[in-house]
Amino acid sequence: MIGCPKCSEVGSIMKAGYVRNKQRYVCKDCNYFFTLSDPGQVLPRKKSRRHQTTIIDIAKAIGVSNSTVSRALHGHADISPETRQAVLDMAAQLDYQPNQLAYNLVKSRTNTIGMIVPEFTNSFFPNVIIGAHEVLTEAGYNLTIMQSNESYAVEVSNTKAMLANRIDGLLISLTQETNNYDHLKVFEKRGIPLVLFNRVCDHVEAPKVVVNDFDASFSAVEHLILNGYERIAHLGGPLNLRVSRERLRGYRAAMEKYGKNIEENMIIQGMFSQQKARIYGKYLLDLENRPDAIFAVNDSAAIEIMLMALEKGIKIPDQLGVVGFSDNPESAYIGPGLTTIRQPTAEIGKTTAKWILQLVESEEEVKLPNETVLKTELVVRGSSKRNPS
Amino acid sequence: MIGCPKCSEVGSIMKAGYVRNKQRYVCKDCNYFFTLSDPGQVLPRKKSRRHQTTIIDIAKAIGVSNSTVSRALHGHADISPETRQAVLDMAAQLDYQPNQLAYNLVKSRTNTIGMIVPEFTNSFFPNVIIGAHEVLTEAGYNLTIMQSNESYAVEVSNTKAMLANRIDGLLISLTQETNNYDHLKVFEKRGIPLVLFNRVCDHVEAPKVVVNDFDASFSAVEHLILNGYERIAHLGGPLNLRVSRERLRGYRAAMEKYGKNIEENMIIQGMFSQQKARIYGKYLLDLENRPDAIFAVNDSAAIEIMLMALEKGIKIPDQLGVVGFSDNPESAYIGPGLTTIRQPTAEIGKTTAKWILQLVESEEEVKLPNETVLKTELVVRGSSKRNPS
DNA sequence: TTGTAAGCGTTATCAC
DNA sequence: GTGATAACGCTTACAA
Repeated sequence: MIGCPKCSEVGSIMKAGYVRNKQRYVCKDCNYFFTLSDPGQVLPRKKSRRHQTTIIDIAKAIGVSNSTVSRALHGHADISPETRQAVLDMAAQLDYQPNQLAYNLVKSRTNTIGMIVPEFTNSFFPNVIIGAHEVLTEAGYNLTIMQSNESYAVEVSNTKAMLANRIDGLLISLTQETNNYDHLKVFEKRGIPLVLFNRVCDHVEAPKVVVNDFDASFSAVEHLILNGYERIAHLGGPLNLRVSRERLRGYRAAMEKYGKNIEENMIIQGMFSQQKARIYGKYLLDLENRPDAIFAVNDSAAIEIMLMALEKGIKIPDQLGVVGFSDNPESAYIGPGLTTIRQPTAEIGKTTAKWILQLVESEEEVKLPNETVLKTELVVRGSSKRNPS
Repeated sequence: MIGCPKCSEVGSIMKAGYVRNKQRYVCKDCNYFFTLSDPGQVLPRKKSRRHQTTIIDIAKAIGVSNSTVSRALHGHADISPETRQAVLDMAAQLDYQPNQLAYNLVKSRTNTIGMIVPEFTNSFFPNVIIGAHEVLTEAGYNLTIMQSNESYAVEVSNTKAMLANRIDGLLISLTQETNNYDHLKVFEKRGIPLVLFNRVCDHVEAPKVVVNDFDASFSAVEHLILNGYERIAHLGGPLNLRVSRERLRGYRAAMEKYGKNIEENMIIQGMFSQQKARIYGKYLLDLENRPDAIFAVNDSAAIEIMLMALEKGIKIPDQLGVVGFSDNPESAYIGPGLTTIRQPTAEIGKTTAKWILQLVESEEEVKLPNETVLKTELVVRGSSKRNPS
């Protein structure tokens, strides 16, 4: 055991090359370089306070090798009960905490699933996270969450960080800006499983978890029609997202089925944001011949419209029917209640998590990409109920 | 260059001990062990598809050492522009992605801040996360979030996982069950900075970020009194949490200041949960001589009470005043609107993040534990407004 | 300016 | 049942 000639520290002495064929050492504690011209010249003093106890410390303390310690710690077979107990005791005594970093490095896996969501402000993604978290935790995985903030650039940098941190799998819902998918292809190339949910795209070979946007949208518009609304506007999302396209498609299908005239100037597709919702809403409500109902792509937009209608003295549901999408917490309580589509958020999270686990844990055999479509539910409230039915 | 005698693979050959004083190898691709009795016997075939490119691959490819590559990649000084460019080009060509795990291991830091929250269902914690996330991302840190689910056991296991993963600092809001703080003391002992927020405790030496619960509570109750309510009940949280104690204290202080009689049977302290809120709410509303106002510890509880009052035909605010705490999204819209205390959620997140950054980045010098008290705001809505004022 | 080699804390293989 | 030792991928002090 070597001690530092300057500070007498032991335990922070490291080899540092050779000087005239002699081993040279450095004390990491006081940064002093020396050779051992006179071995055993100094006495050990105390442990560095910065040092975290490692399996080697345990090994030294009870006089076994680090491999023995490792085995004991992991409950491997072929180890004598006494040795194991000694190791365990010493580990507790030295307050040993395994270093997951080293473990991950040698195992080339991290037991961590990454998740990238575009935003956090609505209740949708937090609820998805709750579901995913539950399943992953149960299976012994960690969940690392990043937020792309609806920015493509941030999303790309998030995926880079995930890659660098060697997550075992990625769950992602794309931003409304995302049109290029190279950053996702990297995952395919590296064999890192990927599951898309909610905001999916068609250009990536990976399981996708979505809801039946088309049907949901269809039933929402049908519901409006059955309540006597004729001139229904659609306030949609950006068309590069499949959710937006599907919801638009459902709208058109319902209108066509019931022989309603679709006025193209009453269909607006745009980015998700409160500001945009207000601008588009104002446009629709200020139209000379304004619609008698609006189906919005999400509740936030629908709520903006309801508030605006209130300001303008337009009566809901008599003069204007409104339907949203997602069932935010406030939707049940606003005005006469907002009719909306409830998404099974927790189940979306659980399903994506189950998918990723299956992919991560399947040995080499990558399953064929698949798509899970979960069911939504039309929640009828006052904002659209003109028929006493 | 050695190839596997069985599958001809090169690049996945690793040394594997000795056999009769001869170096033994293993092919990681086909798991075949062999020695080199006849060197150069097999020809290289192709790279393993599993292999991730490392700095060594780059080094080999352009004929320099790995240290040179490392330096080039990190833009160190003292490297010739040509070499650097060659390294950068080759890195791009080989699609090199740095291994953060290895980096972290050698640097003993992860650039990751951990955050443990008790729940996710209310908007409070998601909003705090948004704030913290923003500041940390800005500063180049990752944020790993875990959810303790209001369970002490889960919280302890979460802190263990955080420790194992060697986060650089921890942000934590305690569960309502937490009464023992040994799992936090470990962080102190290891010199890992810690910041408590919202659900803090007094037994840990660490910066705390809270709101002025006492004042907020005082002003809420005062507001009720000024609106002519006399017999005000308090539906509080578990008393081991300081938030609960402070809100109770504020309630008492306001009642005393205005000479109101405090009826102890109208003060209930209990766990946060929808079920409990219903049970306690029912108890209060069914009292023979029921209170004419209720100040609840959070909006979820207040909303349960409002719904129950509606069922029972108790008029709000005429027969019952209600005030909550936190300003959930739905609170603005429920019934006549719920009067509540708005907390600066994003700022709470930002402040905790700034604290932890300061602690993490301060060299050795640990600042004295401090407490930041952020201001709340009384949001008056219909549920408590009996005075026309 | 570049190369050499030790070290970060583990796991796992093989020898004994 | 236990001990050596290579390996995981990287940084860095020192030598060249």
